[in-house]
Amino acid sequence: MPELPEVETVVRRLMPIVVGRTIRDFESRWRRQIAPSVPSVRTALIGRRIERAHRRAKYIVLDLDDGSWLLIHLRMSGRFEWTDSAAGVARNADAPEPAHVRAVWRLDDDRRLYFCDARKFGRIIHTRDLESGTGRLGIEPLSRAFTTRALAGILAKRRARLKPLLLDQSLVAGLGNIYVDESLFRARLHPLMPADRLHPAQVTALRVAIRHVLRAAIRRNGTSFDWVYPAGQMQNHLQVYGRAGEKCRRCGDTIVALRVGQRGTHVCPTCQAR
DNA sequence: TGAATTGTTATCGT
DNA sequence: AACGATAACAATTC
Repeated sequence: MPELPEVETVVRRLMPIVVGRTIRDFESRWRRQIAPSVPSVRTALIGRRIERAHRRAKYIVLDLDDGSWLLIHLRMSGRFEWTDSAAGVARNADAPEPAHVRAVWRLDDDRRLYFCDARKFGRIIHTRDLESGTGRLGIEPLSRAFTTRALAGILAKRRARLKPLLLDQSLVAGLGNIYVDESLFRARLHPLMPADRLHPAQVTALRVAIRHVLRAAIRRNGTSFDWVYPAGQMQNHLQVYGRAGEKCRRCGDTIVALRVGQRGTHVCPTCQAR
């Protein structure tokens, strides 16, 4: 389930494939995933050169040469596949398409880029205003702006519990269920703790934990649980997520699963006292 | 068969 | 009015 580290990994892999390429054609096979509409996006994309590929929160952002943007959100099960370029196309011409293809770009090197998405929750958005395309997004947790003071400002005077607050993309952008649980464990904070009850030292600990966890996950190319997102290694280094019933690696107590705001949540009851 | 999974949006209450 | 909690929603896999 792609969160910030997985999206970052996807962008890095996508970069050499798309940057500098001109889009020759675009086809949608599930119109509800395309905004504002399939015809307008097709018209907007054809002939455009992709100048840069980067990430904002969990969005993949492609800068186009007319100053507009193509945003892709993978949601639960979105992923990219592509054919070999030029010479390779002939070799692969008869190869079957990947499963669940929802959109196809044809690039000027004859490569085909497939957006695959079993659950059809992903989004492909063309916009001339980045802010309105992404919706309101908060601070990037790996940016220099994400200081202890900035995090303290977000947490202050909020009685919301830490877990739903950290999942709110308009506050801190890019965290999802796995890395919120991992960050809270590392900071030794309970997910149900009200945000405004943190001591300054705990705010610092949370900031450091979030950055450490995200960097470690990017270094390992993200977390792979199933067919949705292959090739990451972080699943072998998670401390609490998905480890209910197993022993805490720090204290030996048993990891517990609970439900916070309709989300599966994992804690060590000893390391993360309420 | 039902539970689980995502982020966004709507709604209700304080 | 802003905030917080909750539910609904999109669709599929196991």
